[in-house]
Amino acid sequence: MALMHFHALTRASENYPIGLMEEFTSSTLGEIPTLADVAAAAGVSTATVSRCLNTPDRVTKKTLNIVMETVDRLGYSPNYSARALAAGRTNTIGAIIPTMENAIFARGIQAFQEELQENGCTLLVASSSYRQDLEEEQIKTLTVRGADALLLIGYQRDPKIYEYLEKRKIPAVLTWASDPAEKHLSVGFNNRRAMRSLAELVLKNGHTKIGCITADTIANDRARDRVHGIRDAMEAAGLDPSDLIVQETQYSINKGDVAFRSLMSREDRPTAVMCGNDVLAVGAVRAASALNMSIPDDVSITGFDDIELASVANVPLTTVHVPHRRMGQFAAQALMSAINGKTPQSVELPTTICRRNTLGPAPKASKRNRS
Amino acid sequence: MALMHFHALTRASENYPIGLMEEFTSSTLGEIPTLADVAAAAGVSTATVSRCLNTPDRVTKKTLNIVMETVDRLGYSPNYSARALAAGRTNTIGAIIPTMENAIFARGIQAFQEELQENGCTLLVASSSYRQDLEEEQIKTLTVRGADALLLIGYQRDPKIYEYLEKRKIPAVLTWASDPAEKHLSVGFNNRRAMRSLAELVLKNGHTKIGCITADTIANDRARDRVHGIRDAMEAAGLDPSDLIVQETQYSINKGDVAFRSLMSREDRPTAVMCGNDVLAVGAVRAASALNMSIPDDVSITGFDDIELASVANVPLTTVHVPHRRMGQFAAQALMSAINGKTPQSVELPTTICRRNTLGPAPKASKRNRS
DNA sequence: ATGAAAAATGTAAGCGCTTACATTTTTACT
DNA sequence: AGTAAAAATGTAAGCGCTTACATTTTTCAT
Repeated sequence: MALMHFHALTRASENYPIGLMEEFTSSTLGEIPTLADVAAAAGVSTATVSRCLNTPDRVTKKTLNIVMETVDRLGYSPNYSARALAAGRTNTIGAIIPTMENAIFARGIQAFQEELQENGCTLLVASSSYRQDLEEEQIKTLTVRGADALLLIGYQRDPKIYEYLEKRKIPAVLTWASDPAEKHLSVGFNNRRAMRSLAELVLKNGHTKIGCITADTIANDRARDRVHGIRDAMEAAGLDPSDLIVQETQYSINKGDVAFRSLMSREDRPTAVMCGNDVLAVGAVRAASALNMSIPDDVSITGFDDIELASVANVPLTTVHVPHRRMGQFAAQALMSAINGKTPQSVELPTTICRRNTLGPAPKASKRNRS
Repeated sequence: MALMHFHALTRASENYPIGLMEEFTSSTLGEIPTLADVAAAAGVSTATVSRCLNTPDRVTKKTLNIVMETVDRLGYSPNYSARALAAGRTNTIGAIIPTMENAIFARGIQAFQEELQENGCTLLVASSSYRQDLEEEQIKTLTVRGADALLLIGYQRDPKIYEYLEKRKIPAVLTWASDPAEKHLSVGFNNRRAMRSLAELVLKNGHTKIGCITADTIANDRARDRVHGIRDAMEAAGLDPSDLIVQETQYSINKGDVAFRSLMSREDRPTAVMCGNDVLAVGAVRAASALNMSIPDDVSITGFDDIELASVANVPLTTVHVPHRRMGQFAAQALMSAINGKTPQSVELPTTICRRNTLGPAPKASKRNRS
């Protein structure tokens, strides 16, 4: 409950055009007009007005004009609660993300929202603070509030939840991960493979002592997969995967800083530190600077996500680029088609490696810079 | 439309206790139960069930127990659309903030949301990208969607909007600013006075050539007030307020960086740069480092807001601390009481100066570091 | 022209809930 | 015990909209 950011987002615009300022001015009369008022004023039935608003192609051009003109004149706008009650759908989609404290999910969710907007839907965002129990609570809240569909992060959750959603016929798309073995609808990327690629690059630079700063690998399947990816690469390169030095913490700049220092204070300090995401990596970079270590001469650092922070950091981050925007967009499309009774396919998006300035060859001498 | 982040937030929890996992499991039967189902199962009328849920004190303890037990057993949860339609209120509050791209509003809005939550309300957040036209559109969308009340940032907007809200009887609280001269309900702080205090401190450090990086002062009244505050201090100190070098830009780290460089490339480069907010200041600090200027020896920099970024920056920022959390909380309380028919009073919160490491005495010699 | 099919429109039954008002039960005095 | 007032409960009328179905109008091939 505690740290949760909250939020529900929405963006402006209506399905049918209404002059905005007119809307603010017109209809100086007392009450807020209803659909019935419009019908009366236009001399048609409520059914026709409703059709003009929702399925304009099922109505004569002439009727449409009259009705829309009346709508404008009266400054009518539909009551969403009534519409939702009668139609049995709210045109609201819920998204539950682990955190809003940093920008990890911002870009993807924004794209998701934009695409939803295109389809006349509103997004409601809730945050789970990386806690499964809170996520469950949020799922309940959102569905009870009438969400027509849900966006969730990752695969890992109580199977009961999937049953619950299925029973309520609420489609859900799982994002930020992709596992062909899982049958549930998902739009994401392969965390393990992505991190493996980056790790291979690190290895190719001659690093053999590798450290890793990651989020909790028990509850967070994306984090776990990324660590797996590093181990995969090590194994493939003939190294012992269990030599990977893993430091678990939470996603924040400060935590990354602390974890990095802890890694550097070890006897067998790694020459490359692969971070579970960019936020952690930025913290690591800051710590390195504070320790007077030069990047990448003394130590290499990598990130994951390629959020804005990555390029804006002291030293631009070498990281994995995730196509967040496309992911959000595709997720929205998948959900929309699911709502409309179709059966969308899962999609796995490719990631790329973004070479910037924090990865270099492993240092030759073990030049120490105890500060 | 373009850059808008989206978002609507919500946090879990119901007014009445329902075992969560039970909820996910129970009621394996076909349909989703309605209030009428509960009434039938409990052997009471729908009115009584409704009262158990909404006004438990108007019901016998015994009845309450029976009903709640039935609610639990059936896994009933109310249909919000129906409730909203029947009750004429949605328990949804809208907030329209200029941006979600950075953390400027995050803390305050989060506190706002938390307080709302306490009162059983859900928050819907929309963003206006600092554009008045988009803000108007959002206000319309949110009210049409049924928001019971609105949180808005600053005072400056078309008076028609206030009329529109008044007509619809939708209370609105203006935040992030405070002007006793304005009669509209507000919960905020005095931007002008706050910045003036900080400027006085800068002046006291011997700076006479002062630069300022700010957001657009035409559309953004908070930004304008802050610049005014600097001028006030200069004037009071016997300096010519028009000597203030003002650089207008948008709020982003990069923009702050660029603006700072521009300021430093002038003949009459300022010895102190006061930034309109912390984001800009962090950019300025980064630019200064890049230019090999030492802070605060070569140049002083100040921020505004005291967001997390401020203390996490390369050099911890001297800035104005704004009690964001209390502001959000008070704003929520004000709105809740307005919804309940009361007439809450505006409140102005005090700000404090947060002395950290970016403000120092004006340099003696004009030591130049052209890079 | 004529009639069957297609298109447009109208009628009216809810969607699931709240709440004013009516009725019944309980409480608290005398 | 008896009664008026208070408390609890029930009855039923909507809230504003969508939509199945019925009806009317238009279209179009013959």
